[in-house]
Amino acid sequence: MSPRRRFALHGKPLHACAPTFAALGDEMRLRLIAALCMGGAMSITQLTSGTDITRQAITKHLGVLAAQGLVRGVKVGRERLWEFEPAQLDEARRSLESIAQQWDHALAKLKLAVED
Amino acid sequence: MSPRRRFALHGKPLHACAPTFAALGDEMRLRLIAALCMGGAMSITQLTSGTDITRQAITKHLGVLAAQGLVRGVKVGRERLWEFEPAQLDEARRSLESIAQQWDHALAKLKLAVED
DNA sequence: GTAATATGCACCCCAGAGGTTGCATATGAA
DNA sequence: TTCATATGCAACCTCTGGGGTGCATATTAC
Repeated sequence: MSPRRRFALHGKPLHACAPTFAALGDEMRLRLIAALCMGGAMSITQLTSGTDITRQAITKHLGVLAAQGLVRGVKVGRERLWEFEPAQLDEARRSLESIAQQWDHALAKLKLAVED
Repeated sequence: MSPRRRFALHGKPLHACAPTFAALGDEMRLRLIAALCMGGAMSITQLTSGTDITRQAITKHLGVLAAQGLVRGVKVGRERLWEFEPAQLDEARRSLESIAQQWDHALAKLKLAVED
């Protein structure tokens, strides 16, 4: 084991997750993920209906999500179906857990030092 | 139970977590959280040393994190000590878990429908 | 073949984020 | 008191992100 333990013992360093969090840091994009998660694969037109922004804006949001591997679009016929891709989201979840664990560890160490 | 189940059965709707994710969506801010998490409470000057940006920039980043309740600053003497605040981060973690669970549920339902 | 649908592409616009500099203020040290 | 340290505040700059419009292209429907 390395002498000085850092974060993210498994996987990339946590600050590498910043782009993923940034992609999740938009209300509309979270809604898109939610829709794809519940409704299965959907086309851009389907995703646009029910929102108050244009299809182009939705397209850009999907592009941002796809750039981080959070969704994937497959062309079928004249439409492109977008589906949720859970891998990166799990990675982000694990990195949050890594921080929480590190914090708990630091607290425990502090408590030991105080009681010592 | 409501007829149509939505996300975030416990807590706020998931899209309400967007500001928290946005706050986490910056490499420098993730580094700050990591530093506070491992090193305990630190002053701005301490947090600035080792980075290549100015103290003011660090101050703004801490402001963003504090606005989402991810860190908290307490004035002691002539310096202000910043410390990590795990509550909001746990909330974000739970919302990611909520999405993952919803996804698993949707997959299971789909599998059932196929086998039916 | 022609029309309607679904999407892609290229710009344009503007507010806000990230960063800097300069100066003011508060507090510990000598 | 006087100086050095730690931070706060405000103005300014630049660039990107979210959103929009217009037009081109590809497919399906008739």
